[in-house]
Amino acid sequence: MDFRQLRYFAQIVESGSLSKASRTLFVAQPALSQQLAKLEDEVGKPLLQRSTRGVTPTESGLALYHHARFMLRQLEQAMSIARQETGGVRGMVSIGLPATTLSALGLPLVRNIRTKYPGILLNVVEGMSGHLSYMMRLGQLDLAILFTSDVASDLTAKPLLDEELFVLLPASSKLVSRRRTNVTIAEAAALPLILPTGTHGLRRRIAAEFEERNLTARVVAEIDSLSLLMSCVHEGMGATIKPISALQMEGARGRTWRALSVSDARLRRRNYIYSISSDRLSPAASVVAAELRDTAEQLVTSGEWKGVWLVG
Amino acid sequence: MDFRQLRYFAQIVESGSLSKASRTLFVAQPALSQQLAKLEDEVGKPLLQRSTRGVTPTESGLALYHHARFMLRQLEQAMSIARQETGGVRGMVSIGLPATTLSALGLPLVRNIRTKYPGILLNVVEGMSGHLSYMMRLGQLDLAILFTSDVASDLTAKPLLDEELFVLLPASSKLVSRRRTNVTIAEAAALPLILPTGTHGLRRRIAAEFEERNLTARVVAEIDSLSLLMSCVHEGMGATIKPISALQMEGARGRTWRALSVSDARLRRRNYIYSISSDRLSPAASVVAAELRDTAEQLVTSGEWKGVWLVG
DNA sequence: GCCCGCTATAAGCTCAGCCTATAGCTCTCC
DNA sequence: GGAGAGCTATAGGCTGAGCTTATAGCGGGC
Repeated sequence: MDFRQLRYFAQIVESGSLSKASRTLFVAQPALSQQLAKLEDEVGKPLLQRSTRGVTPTESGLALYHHARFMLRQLEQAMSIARQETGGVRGMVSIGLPATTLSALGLPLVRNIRTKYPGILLNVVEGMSGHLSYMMRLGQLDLAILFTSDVASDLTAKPLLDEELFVLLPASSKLVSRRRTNVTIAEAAALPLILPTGTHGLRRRIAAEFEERNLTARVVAEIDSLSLLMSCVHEGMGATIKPISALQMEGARGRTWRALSVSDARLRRRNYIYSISSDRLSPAASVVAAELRDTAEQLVTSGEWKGVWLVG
Repeated sequence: MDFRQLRYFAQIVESGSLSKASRTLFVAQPALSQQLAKLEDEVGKPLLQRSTRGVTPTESGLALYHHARFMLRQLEQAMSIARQETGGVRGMVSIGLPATTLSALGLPLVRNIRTKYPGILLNVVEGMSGHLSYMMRLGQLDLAILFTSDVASDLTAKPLLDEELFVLLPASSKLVSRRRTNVTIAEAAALPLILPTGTHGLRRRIAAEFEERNLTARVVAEIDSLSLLMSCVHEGMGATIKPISALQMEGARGRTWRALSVSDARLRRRNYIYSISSDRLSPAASVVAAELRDTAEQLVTSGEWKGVWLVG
């Protein structure tokens, strides 16, 4: 098994045909056939169902496809990881991030801070936004990303970005036609959904939108762990409804996903950078706040953090 | 960049010498030299510091090495993912798992339940053990894995396994000599540590052991997110102290880690499967309890879940 | 029945990746 | 100081993997 084979295989699955994939990859179709046969021989099971109208992945093929996508993404990242960069502010800074936001920028942020400002001791707290807000008010956090601008007088909330909620499912999922880039909320309700339990704000928001239309979510699993939830969705167990940043957690990254907007119920939320008043921020916390904004802007501008728009 | 190159590169880094690596890999040393040169040409930076006494990785090389290890691990998993298996009980079952336990068996468990019993709606809740215990007592969970056998009369706690706490760091970390398989607690205290904040039971346990010996943890980051914490440790930002299952979360899996036992302060904890009394368990919950035990046993027996022993 | 588009196989060509041989370096030991 | 050992890098040659073109065979649409 090799990257070339995985790359060919992934393109074949996405194209639905060796011939089409060969045109996309600029490789002769028999070459794909041979590499595919080699891969199947190695796996010991058919990965594709062949017909004179093209191919569809078997269950094993779909499973491998998702994993192949993940590995190819890791390969892409290997280059930038190999090219590494490496600066002198000191102090302890604590920052609270909700799970999906943490997925999008947690590791890039910590990486940037650790390499640029090794003297900063960064304390990252992952939590639900209600709890982070509470910690912020108690002064337990220097910074946080939260979703309301309703702040106490000694805190400031600066808009960072808006993010839209999407129906998320794996790229080759047959639950929704490949042509579709959006769904109605009724269609969303008909999907097998993997969602957090009812105590989550996101779940409540979704449930409220459904109830407003006499719909109920068709939930096949309730998972209060973003990493596990996304792993499950990625494995084709169902779809979910979240901001696209949920796709950016480790193991979910890459173009194996589809994010379908909900056309008749525009679900979105605004992210704010919370901090104590800037005149009372330590130099270290100021640096981290700036780095947080920079990291977010880079991720948004580069398109790595999708389904969001910078504001402020 | 290819798996062969990554495999050669990883072995070279671990061997500290192309010649040694060539003997391990049964490949002529000039072949390694060529492939390495090709890789470095592709990356555009030196990955190894050469000398007539062998090689050491540069900072970029070390970063790539960790990532290469991860990717090679993913490749190993690709085969088993491609060979998939696939059965009729119905119902909703909720189960609570602490973060590190969820890392070890969360995805395998959900995968097994989804494929074997697609009629079961599984609700997995990730949380701290105190909170899960509370939810269990309220009857909000059917099952949980917890760390004390101190149960209410209508719950049962069956021992599952014991797990030891280790100092965890990346395999090539120079923080501790490669020869070492354990450290004293004083040596652990001298390491740059990435730990959760003080509210975590694990952190309190570590702090207590340190205080008993007039030691303080040298904390370089406090991160209350297992995924982010392990990503940071993986990147070489410091070490941590956790059960080995922390290594099994996505993005941390594979042999890029070292787990050093703390020789003079044997830290361990017992895992119990909590459930409501078995005569009141639904058939679905019984199946999930059995599957939970089976999955854990398989993971432990296969060695995939390390640093633990089955009991009961 | 013909044409199109599909996949699989056959045969041939090219060059990537391996091999052996060897150059050149540093370090250790006598 | 020189010999020997162990290291990495380069040169030249060989082999087979991976590509190509050609084509067989199939099913569906018109």
